[in-house]
Amino acid sequence: MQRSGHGTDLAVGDLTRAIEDFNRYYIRLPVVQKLPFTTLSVLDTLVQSGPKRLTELARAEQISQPGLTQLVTRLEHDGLVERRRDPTDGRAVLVHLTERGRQICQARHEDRGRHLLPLIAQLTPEERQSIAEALPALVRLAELGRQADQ
Amino acid sequence: MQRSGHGTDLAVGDLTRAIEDFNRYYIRLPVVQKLPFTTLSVLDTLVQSGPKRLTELARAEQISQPGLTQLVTRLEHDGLVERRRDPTDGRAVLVHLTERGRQICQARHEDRGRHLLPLIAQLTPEERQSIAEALPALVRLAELGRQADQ
DNA sequence: CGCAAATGTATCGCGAACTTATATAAGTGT
DNA sequence: ACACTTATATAAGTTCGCGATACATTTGCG
Repeated sequence: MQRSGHGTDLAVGDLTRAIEDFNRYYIRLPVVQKLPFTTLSVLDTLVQSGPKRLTELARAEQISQPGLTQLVTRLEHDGLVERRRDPTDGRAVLVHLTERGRQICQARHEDRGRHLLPLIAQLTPEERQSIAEALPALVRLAELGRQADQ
Repeated sequence: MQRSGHGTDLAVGDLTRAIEDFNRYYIRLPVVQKLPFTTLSVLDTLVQSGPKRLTELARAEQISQPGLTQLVTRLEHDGLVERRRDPTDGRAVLVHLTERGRQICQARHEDRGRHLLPLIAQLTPEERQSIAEALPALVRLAELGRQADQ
C-alpha cells in the first residue's frame, strides 16, 4: 500500500478500487434513455460547462473532431442541442443544449438517484455518516481531476 | 434534498452527483492500453469473478449473446482469454482469463492509481482523513450495487 | 428408452458510431 | 494580397454492436 511519500496518508489503491467499483456499477446501469455512451457524456459536459466549441468538446471527450461533428449532427437532428455561430469568431460553432437535452440529463440523474436510494438504505447509520462526511472532499477530488485534464 | 423516508439521512442527490463526477473523470481517462470499453469491462469482470459462461457475461455486460461471442472471439485471438468447455455441461463454454489478460487489467489499475496520486496529494489532511474513513462504506455500497443487478 | 422442449453458442447480414484523410471557410501575420 | 493557422465539414473505410437464425447438447416426461 502506497502510504507514504507525497503526504498522502490514504491508501491510493483502495480509493482507486472503490472508484472503479462504482464505475463498473454505474456504467452498466440500465437507464431510461438508451443513448450511446459518448452522446450522454457530451450532454453532461454541456450541462456542467455551458456552450462549447466543437473542437473543445472533441478534446474533452477524446474522440476525433470529425467524429464529434457527426455526433453533434445527430444530436441536433434529435433536438437535444443547437449549433450557434460564435459571435467572436466566424469560423467557430458553439454547441448549445436545448431544453429537451437538459431534461434528458436531469431525468438520467434522477434515475440514478432512484437506483442508489435503496442501496443506501441498506447501510448502517455509521456507514452513511462516514460517506456524508467524505462527500465534500470527494467532490473536490473529482474537481481536481477535471482540472488536471484541462 | 431527500433526507428522510427510508432511514437514509444522507443526501442522495449529492452522493449521486459525486459518483457521476468520478465516472466522468475516470471513463475518459487516457489509458495505456487502448481497447474498446466493453472489452475492458469484460476483462475486469473476469478478474473479479473468475471464469464465466458466455451467457452470464452477456447479461452482466448488458450486450447481446451474439455480440459477446464475437467479443470473446476477438479477445481469444488477441490471447487475453481462453475458451474452455464446461466439464459439467457440454453445451457451455467457460471464458478464462489468460496471464496476459490479467496483466492488462493490473496495468490499467496501476495506471489509474498513478493518475489519482497527485490529485490526492493536493487535498488537505482532513479531506484525506474523511475519505479514508468512508472507504469501507463506499466499497460496501458498490458491493450492494453489484448484487442488486444479480 | 425416445423425443420434444429448453438451454448454450455460433454464424450471417445489417446498421450505428467511430476512425483517417481531405476539403472548405474564416481569421492572422507579414 | 499571400501564405499559414484554426475551426468545421465531408467522404470512405473499419469496428463493434444488434436481431434473426441455425446448430448442438441437455433435460424432462410419457
